[in-house]
Amino acid sequence: MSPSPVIEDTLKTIYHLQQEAGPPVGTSDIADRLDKAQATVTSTLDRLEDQELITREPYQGSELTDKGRTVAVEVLRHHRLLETYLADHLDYPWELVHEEADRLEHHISEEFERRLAETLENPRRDPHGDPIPGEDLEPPNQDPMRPLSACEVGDRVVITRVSDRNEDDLAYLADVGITPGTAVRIVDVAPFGMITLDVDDTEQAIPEGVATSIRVTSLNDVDDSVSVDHRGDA
Amino acid sequence: MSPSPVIEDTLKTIYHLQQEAGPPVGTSDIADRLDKAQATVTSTLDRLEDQELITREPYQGSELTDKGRTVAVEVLRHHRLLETYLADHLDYPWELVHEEADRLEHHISEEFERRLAETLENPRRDPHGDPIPGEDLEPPNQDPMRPLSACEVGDRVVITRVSDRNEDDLAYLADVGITPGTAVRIVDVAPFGMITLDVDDTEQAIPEGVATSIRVTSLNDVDDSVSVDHRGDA
DNA sequence: GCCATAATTTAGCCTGTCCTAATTTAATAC
DNA sequence: GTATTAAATTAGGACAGGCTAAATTATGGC
Ligand SMILES: [Mn+2]
Ligand SMILES: [Mn+2]
Ligand SMILES: [Mn+2]
Ligand SMILES: [Mn+2]
Repeated sequence: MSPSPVIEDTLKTIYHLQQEAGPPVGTSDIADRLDKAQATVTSTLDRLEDQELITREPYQGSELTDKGRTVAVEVLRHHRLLETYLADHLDYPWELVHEEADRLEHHISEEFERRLAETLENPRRDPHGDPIPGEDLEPPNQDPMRPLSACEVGDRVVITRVSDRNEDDLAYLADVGITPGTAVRIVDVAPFGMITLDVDDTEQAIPEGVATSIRVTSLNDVDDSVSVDHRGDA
Repeated sequence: MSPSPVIEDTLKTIYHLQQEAGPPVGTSDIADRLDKAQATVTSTLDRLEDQELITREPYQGSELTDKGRTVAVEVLRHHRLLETYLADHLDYPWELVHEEADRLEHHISEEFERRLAETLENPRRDPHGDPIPGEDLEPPNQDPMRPLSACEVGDRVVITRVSDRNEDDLAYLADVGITPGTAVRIVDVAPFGMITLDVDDTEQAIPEGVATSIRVTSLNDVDDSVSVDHRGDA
């Protein structure tokens, strides 16, 4: 039996939480992300444990097994290939790809995955700058990243990743040209956290809440998989 | 709530059976097509009736309501747009599009549907020659069609539709060039029903079982929505 | 009209996924 | 150390969707 959407979504959520805070992952954190009742998640975790997709100690939390991690990474690959395809070949606006991919990721075949990857020529990153796992389903390594909110006046950095969660924020960022690969300079950091950037010689102000979900890399340690857009930069 | 895959598949099946034999549609015919136990279908039909998607008389059979028919046609539109897209833009082989579309048809958004239709420039027929319902979700009219198996020696006809059910048959037919739009001439009908055709000046033999699932139109009553391929035809 | 048969429904069961409410456990404060 | 509190599990129930086996109904043959 191939895993159901519920099983896949739960594994994907545990994977993300493990990346953010390390195992073990608490039941209520999973429940919050999935927007489900805690008791619902507990019973799902029971099934995951039966299927040896996670290990678990009562009241302590869960951790993915190798098997569980592979399923999570597979879903992640589907998600990010789909996002990239929707944006590049079906002319989807940036902010709509996440929701569509979140549903379709559970329903495409391996054949479909292969043809997506082939048509896209094995892309390394999705439209938000997130790394796309390879066919081997090895977890992509977390590149060194700083939140934009931690930058100081005068820093010159490259936008590397933007959280794909909030549609409104994404639409705004795309509008002012803040997308992965763009080089920017921090012009000002105001008391309340509002950050002013120089983007293509135009100043753009970003509230702190949005700035924490934007990751940047210093110009001197950009890794080869991030292509840098130098328009408007010196 | 939007209808589940089970609800949509059941409505689609009733729709097809109504086209083939007219209402009311028997429970076991539906069960056969869906490959489910009869009792399973009975309980699904109960839910369909509750939701006013069908009307039903016990022991007599079921019939789609307007509401039910619209849902069925909507799924059919998704299915045929997807098949066309997979074949034209993702380079899917002819015989694999049906299975993939049969799953995805339940999971794409209206946005996705619109972008498919737009990218394909509102196609009228899918790769098997089946008419694609329009945005208005009116049932496509059944064009006059004869099975290839009912043709006689000397007839010149155009292939209009080929059943999308059997992958092996489809692969063979694509291989020998028998696809919708192709003009052929019946060269011979053997005692056991084996039919020999002239396709592009090459003779091809088709067993009767396959021939019954191929629909043709006489050259003089081809309607404008079927494009005729005259290669090799006088 | 009655009987055999086939189609259909009913009965009873299971699993997965959801919920709320009650209980238990772990962690923290004092 | 004990009390408080937050997190997690358990209890109990709903519903969709699946099954087999038993009962029921309709129908065609005679
Ligand atoms: Mn895959
Ligand atoms: Mn993304
Ligand atoms: Mn639609
Ligand atoms: Mn088709």
